[in-house]
Amino acid sequence: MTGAVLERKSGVALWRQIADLIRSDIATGVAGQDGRLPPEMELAKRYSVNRHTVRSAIAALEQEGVLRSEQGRGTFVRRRKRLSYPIAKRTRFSAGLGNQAGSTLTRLLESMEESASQTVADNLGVPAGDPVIRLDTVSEADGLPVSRATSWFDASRFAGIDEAFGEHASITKALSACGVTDYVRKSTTIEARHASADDIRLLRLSAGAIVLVTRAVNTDSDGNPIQYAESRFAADRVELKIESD
Amino acid sequence: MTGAVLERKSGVALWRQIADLIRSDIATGVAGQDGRLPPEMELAKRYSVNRHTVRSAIAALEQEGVLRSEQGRGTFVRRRKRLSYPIAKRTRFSAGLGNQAGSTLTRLLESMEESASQTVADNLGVPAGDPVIRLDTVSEADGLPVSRATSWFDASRFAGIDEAFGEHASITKALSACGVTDYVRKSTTIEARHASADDIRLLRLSAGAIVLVTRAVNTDSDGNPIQYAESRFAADRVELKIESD
DNA sequence: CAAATTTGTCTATTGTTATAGACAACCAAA
DNA sequence: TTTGGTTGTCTATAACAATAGACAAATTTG
Repeated sequence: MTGAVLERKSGVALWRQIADLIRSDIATGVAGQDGRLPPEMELAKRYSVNRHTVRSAIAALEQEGVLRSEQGRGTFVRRRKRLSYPIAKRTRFSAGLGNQAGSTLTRLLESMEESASQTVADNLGVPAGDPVIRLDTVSEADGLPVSRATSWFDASRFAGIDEAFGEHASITKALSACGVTDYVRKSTTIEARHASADDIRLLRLSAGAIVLVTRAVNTDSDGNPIQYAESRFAADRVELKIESD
Repeated sequence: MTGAVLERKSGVALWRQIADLIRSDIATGVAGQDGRLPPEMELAKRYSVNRHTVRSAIAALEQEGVLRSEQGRGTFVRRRKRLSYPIAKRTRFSAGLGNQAGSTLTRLLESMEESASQTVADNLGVPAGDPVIRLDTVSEADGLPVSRATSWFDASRFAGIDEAFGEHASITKALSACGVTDYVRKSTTIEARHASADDIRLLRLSAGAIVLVTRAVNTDSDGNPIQYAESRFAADRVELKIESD
């Protein structure tokens, strides 16, 4: 809102920096409260750039589906607030976002059996090289991708979980079909990085976007690890909320 | 590691994308395990770009202190792994990083009394406009900035906490001097965004870097809010780790 | 309807980014 | 000391990013 200072010759084009600022201001409610963006000339003045540079930023956000421009009328906001994804002992995708989004959906991209890498083995508590089942999924809220995840399960205990997921389209239900009626989250690490080419494709992001990466271990009620998952959230569309108990 | 696909005309210069990839690969241990980077020609081949483009990326990382090039010998890694910052009920900066870093330090940038914004008021449980004390701090580990934070306290209850912080250089000790012997974290939200100009300056980042933004409320043992804090972590240097209990 | 406001399109110029090739400077090892 | 591998510097050219100005096209307001 203030005379935000943009970085020149930083390797990040001004139009992209401005697009990121506007997207963020919309997500936090700083801008677009009335449903419309200020005129291009005003934005150009605010950021001390040429009107054409602002137009490039708006064009990018229009491509993303955040804005919509109409000749003679103005530029309008199409999507507003960020979703808040809760991380707690009992974290489940649809339940957590249920009250914020109209519809939620988790799609299976791929499932396969592979041998456990060192990281996966450590987190699942099995020897490295043991067979594990990997599920690649994408979760959407209101038709827009919110996160993608890769989950690993011990193949000896969870044989057939891929098919169970195919039937129920839900990790919770698939686990239930495998005899796990309850599970809790043991630990989560969070980092942030620029989206990879895969992230951009699968989450329908723009280049230069940011993803929040979480790595989590879920355990059954006896404390045995049952699932290790690496998730990537579109940082524009979601924030993570940790509730202590 | 693989033939990572770079995005052209994305508003993010190729040299910056490559710098981000290399930095990330070093942080995760994918690259530079032997302490040195592959030759420039090899990297140029891997990313399918000109050698000069790779050189720009390396120059940026050299400026950041991540790499060091020596003519005739090669390019070497100066900093390796990311710190892991724990978020739990009892989160304290120096205690959490103590075992990972040699020295930790929190410096006071500014302190002032102001009237509570709506957000601050909501989180501290005081009426909007009430006087609050704001502390702006930067925390360092081994001489490198890790995070910056803005904290707010109810001025009526914590008068003089700015001076107490000046004496002890620790939030925990300053609170203790104000009669709060224990406090717990009630909630934390996490988001990720590109670093602002201020972030870049105070955390000594490069343009286009990512920050993890956390907003947390700490309460005393009776459950009364005592501190609301907005922190920004350099995503290259730290990950957040949430332990369920 | 006329005027004011706003987005859309076009031309032109300058600075930054990326590519290409050549060679110098330096280091380590044969 | 010679050779091969590596980083450092220079020149030149093409593609992209940013600035500047002008005017068209569409909408709203008076």
